[in-house]
Amino acid sequence: MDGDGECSSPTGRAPGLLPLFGPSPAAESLEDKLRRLSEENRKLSGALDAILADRPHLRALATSPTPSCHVHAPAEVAAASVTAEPRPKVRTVRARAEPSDADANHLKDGYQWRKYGQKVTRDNPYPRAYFRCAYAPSCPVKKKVQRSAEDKSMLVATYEGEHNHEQRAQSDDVSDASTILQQQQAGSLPCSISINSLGRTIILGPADQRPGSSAEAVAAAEVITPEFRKVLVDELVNLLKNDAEFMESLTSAVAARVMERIPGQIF
DNA sequence: CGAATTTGACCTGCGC
DNA sequence: GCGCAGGTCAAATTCG
Repeated sequence: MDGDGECSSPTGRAPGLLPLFGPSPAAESLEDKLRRLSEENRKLSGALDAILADRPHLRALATSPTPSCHVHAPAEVAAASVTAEPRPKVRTVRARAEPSDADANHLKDGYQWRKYGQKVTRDNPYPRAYFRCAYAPSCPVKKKVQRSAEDKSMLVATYEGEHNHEQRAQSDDVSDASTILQQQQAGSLPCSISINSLGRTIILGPADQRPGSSAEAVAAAEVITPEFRKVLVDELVNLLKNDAEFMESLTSAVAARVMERIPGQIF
């Protein structure tokens, strides 16, 4: 799943951003440079706040401790990161779970985990479960899952490290974003759209007949927060709108579906 | 019967 | 040095 981090490279910055790695005036002292960087950071933080003001879902994402784009870094953190060691790949995921679900601590997310311990911690009456990636013995990733003390219907999963293998631990075709989207949409729509990102096929059908509707797939979707879900949908919609090949496939699929629904004797 | 989970014991780091 | 809390180990137990 990882490889999602470090989305901005020093050389690939957008125009107008801080020229951290570009040529600087020779006469500029380190102190001046630091002051200028701090000022820039303040401006950027202000701009980010303004941008996020009417986008609470993005704000939530931007403030969550993900290892991806460092958009959430406040000025002082950004400044500190110049000399600090690289941050460990730790990220926290919150997911809603049924309080009655006895096994809810075993959040499924597309990877296969082996539980190796459980502990009751001081600040939370609910036990914390410890998992290791069971797919590859050499995979260093660990996961901690614990119910939130404030909201027992919420599960908090903390991931440490990066997988050194692919995500195909539990099933081969249910973990891609398109299928998760399908899972999310199927709950509110009478039919589902299944997009196979590998074979690039589109299947229209009733929600209860959708492919890949295994328990694992549903569970995998559980770890996607509503905020992330919305961003994911927006991204996918934008992507697909501009994809002529997709639009062609969609048109064909809709046409085929319509043909099925129209009684044959009309033609 | 093998694999996965449970759970008490043990280890380690940290604050006092 | 001591105690506490979090994290890990490994034997026992459960499950498919």
